[in-house]
Formats: sequence, structure tokens, C-alpha cells
Amino acid sequence: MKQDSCGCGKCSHKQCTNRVPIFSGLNEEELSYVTDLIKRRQYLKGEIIQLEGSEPDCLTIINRGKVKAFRYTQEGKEQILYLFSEGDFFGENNLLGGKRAAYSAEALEQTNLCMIERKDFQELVRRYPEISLKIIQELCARLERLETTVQNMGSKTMEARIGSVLLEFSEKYGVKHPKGILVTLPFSREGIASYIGAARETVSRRLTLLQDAGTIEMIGNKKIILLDEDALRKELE
Amino acid sequence: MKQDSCGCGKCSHKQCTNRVPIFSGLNEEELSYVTDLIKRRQYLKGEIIQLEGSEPDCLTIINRGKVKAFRYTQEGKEQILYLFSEGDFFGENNLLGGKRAAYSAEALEQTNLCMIERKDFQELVRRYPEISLKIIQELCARLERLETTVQNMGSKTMEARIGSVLLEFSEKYGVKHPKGILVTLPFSREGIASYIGAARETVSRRLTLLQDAGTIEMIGNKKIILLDEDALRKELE
DNA sequence: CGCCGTTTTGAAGACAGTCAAGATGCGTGG
DNA sequence: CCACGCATCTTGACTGTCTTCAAAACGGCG
Repeated sequence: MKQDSCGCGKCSHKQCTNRVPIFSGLNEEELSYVTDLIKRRQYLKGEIIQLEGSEPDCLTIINRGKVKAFRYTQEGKEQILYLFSEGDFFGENNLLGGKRAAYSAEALEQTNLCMIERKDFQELVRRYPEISLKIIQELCARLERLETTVQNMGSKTMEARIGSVLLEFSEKYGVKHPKGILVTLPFSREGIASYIGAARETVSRRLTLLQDAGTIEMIGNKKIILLDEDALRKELE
Repeated sequence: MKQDSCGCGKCSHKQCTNRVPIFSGLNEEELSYVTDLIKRRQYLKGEIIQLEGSEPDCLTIINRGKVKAFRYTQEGKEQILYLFSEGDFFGENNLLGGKRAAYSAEALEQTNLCMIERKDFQELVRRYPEISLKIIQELCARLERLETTVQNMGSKTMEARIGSVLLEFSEKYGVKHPKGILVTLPFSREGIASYIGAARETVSRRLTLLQDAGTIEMIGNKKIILLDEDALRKELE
């Protein structure tokens, strides 16, 4: 589960710290200090990174890849809470608040992680208080996303939820395409369903409807072209 | 731990700072410094404290009373996101992240607020970095609540959502009663509905069902006795 | 006591969930 | 490169539950 991608190791560490928003306020020297604290680890698709209820002793930062954070409902179904990508982190409340992990985390593809141990992280925060402020900003952003999710789930229309998630994926993973925006979906239909709180089949049906309406075009199961972004946006507001 | 309650105004400032978790790590002298920065304000039931999309320039801490935070859905209905009580705060992302307010806030009853202006707050955080850590803990707690809300809304059963919200109110506002736990509801039926993402009538119906089952007893419209807490809890897990 | 706003109840309709079967996509191995 | 087979996705029919609209009951407050 371990790996050094470029041989020298040091520069890929640097890459990691450079790319992570919470360290963006630090200078060369400070970054180098942070870099020395980092332990790296690699996970393959489907591997579990943390379990809900466990007591992680690291702050985990995603350097490359995608990670889903989820809980199980009482019926045993997954409820996906977050989709983490490059630069995102988790484990902060365990280290700072002494809480147990609120969700499980699983790699959706080959994923490189940077981990900072509890004591190192606590020292780090003490030494560079700006890091706390960055973390606060990130947590606020996460809160805003969840608030929007709650709003979407509260306003019942399934149409709006689907549109919302398509736009989210589009912003994160969309690339230009002659016909519109090409989006590579990070989830299967089942995953999308779990992310927006719906049944697999409902997602299928609504996507088909959107395709019939000329709003999207599906290419296989993993790609979608957004032909008419405005139509999607219109449903939300 | 000293308690001031002499009514001299200055002391009630102290009360405020003493009661607020994010200042709990500070000593007498430091608290006194914070106290001098605070501006107090009172709102009556129904008054709007902040509007979604505005640019608040204060951190707002609730010293007494209850505040609901909400957004409007595209259909013009309220979606309540948070119910803030004594010691809760909001406005942090506006001050630290430069963002606009993500929700409107309205006083549910006579409410006393402590407000700290942007520049004072920024100085405060610089001077006492532990405050950031407290804020992070609070934000994490808030995230966890929202995560649970998303989970509840995702797992469709309306029964679970009602049970969940009753238990939440019970923990926050419940008092002992010979028959069980007496809960004074902070919201009307409409408010509860907006909080859990349901229709007014659905809330009525499910509460009636719970009463018929002997799980709760309604007293007027604003009070409920939880007769069988375990029955409620059982629905959740 | 009487009014007005809120809540409850009723009935009809819509929509998503479930179960089941069929189609499609995708990776494997020949 | 093609063919096979499994996993995933789509489609269909049906059921259950929430929503909506409407009317009646209730509660709180002057």
C-alpha cells in the first residue's frame, strides 16, 4: 500500500503540500517543515480508508484520486455524504475534537493520501495558526454544500436533485466538448442514488427523461454530456 | 469559577462570554478583553436578524433566546437549516471566508445577541488562536448534525424523521415530567415540517399516529410529552 | 365568549419505491 | 479481435405513502 512516485520522494511531497489549500498560506520553509511530517499511503479502488466509529489518529489529505464518505442507514443501505477529491481532507474532528469518525471512507479509484499524525498536526496548528483559519474556511464550504443538499432533499422534486448533482459533477469534473460539457461520473447509478437519497431505478428513469428532453446525452454508463446546462439550472431556481 | 449577576450591565457582558463555548478556554483577563469588544442587541419574536445573501460584518452569538436559520426554496417555501440557541453563533464564514450569508436568520422569541465586529474578531482570533480551535469543534458538531439530517432525509421513512426531530427537541428543551419528558416545541407544525422537509399535514398526521400508539401525548399545540422514548429511538436504528 | 389563525381530518391524485424481467455495457479470456 | 458472461443499467407494473386541495375542528387571545 505504499509508493514513491518520482523516486526522489521529496518533490512529490512538495507537490502534495503545495496543492493543499489548508497549507496555502505557508512559505517555502514552513512547507518544508510540514512536508517532513507527512506519511504517504496509496489505496486501490474499493479499499476502505476509515470505518465509521473508529478513532483515526491522522489528518488525511487527498493528494490524488477520489474518496467517498458514507454511512449506513438502519436498513443497511449506503448514504453517501461527501465526495472528496484532490486537496480535500478529513479526520479533523477526530484530532481536534476527540470525536470518533462520523463516516466511513472508501477509495473510488487509485488514490494517494497524505497523512499527518495527531501529535504532529496539533503541533502544526499551534505553530501556524493560519492553518486553523484555512480549515475553518474549508469546513464552512463543506457546511454550505450540505446545507444546499438539505435544501434540495427538503424540496422534494427529484428532478431538482438530479439536476443539482449533475451540475456539481460538471463543475468538478466537466471538460469542454463540441456538444456541451463532458462529465465523467464518479459514481455508478447506485452511487448517484445514494448521494441524492433516491432509488437506483429512479435515477435511471430521470436520466432517461432528461435525455429524451434533449438536456443531456449519455455515453455508456460513465459519461454524460450536458447539452443544455441552462435547462438544468432552471430547475433549481 | 466565578459568576457575576449583579445587573450592572458590565457583568451581564461577562455572563455572555462565560456562557459561550468558543471563549471557554480564556482566563479572566482575556475574557474581559473580549467583553469590551461586544455590542449587544435585542430582537423580538419574528424579527429578521440577517438576510440570505447579505454581507454581515459581525460574528453573532446568541446569549438568550432561539433563532431559526433558513433559506427559501425555489417554490418560495422556507427550508429551515438550523435552530440556534444559547451559546450558538453564526456569521463566521462571512468574517473569515469573505462569503455572503448562506441563510436568513429570524428570532423565534425575544432574543439577546452579542455581536463582535469583523476587525475586532479578526484581531481576537489572531491574539487567541485557541478560539479558532473551538470554532472548528463547533463547526464539526454542526457538520455532524447536518450529516445526520442528510442521512435521515435520504432514508425515506417519514416516521424516522419525526422521531429524530422529537428526540432532538427533547435533548435540547426537554424537562422531566411524571409521565415522561415534557418538550416545549420551538416551532409550529409548519416549522417542524420545514425543518424535516415534509408537508404541514404530514407532520400532523404522524404526530396523531404516534399519540394513538401511546408513544407521545400532545398538550395543546406547543407541548408534547414523550411517554415512550425508547419506541422513538427504535425507529432510528 | 367569539373570532382568527393554526391544526386536524378527509379524499383524490401524483410520484417515487419495490420487485421482477429484460437489455446493455464492459472486462475477460480464448 | 471477437465472443462470452457477469455486472450494471433500463424498463415495466404495482403498491404505498406523501402531497395537495378543501373543509371542519380546535386553541389561544382579546
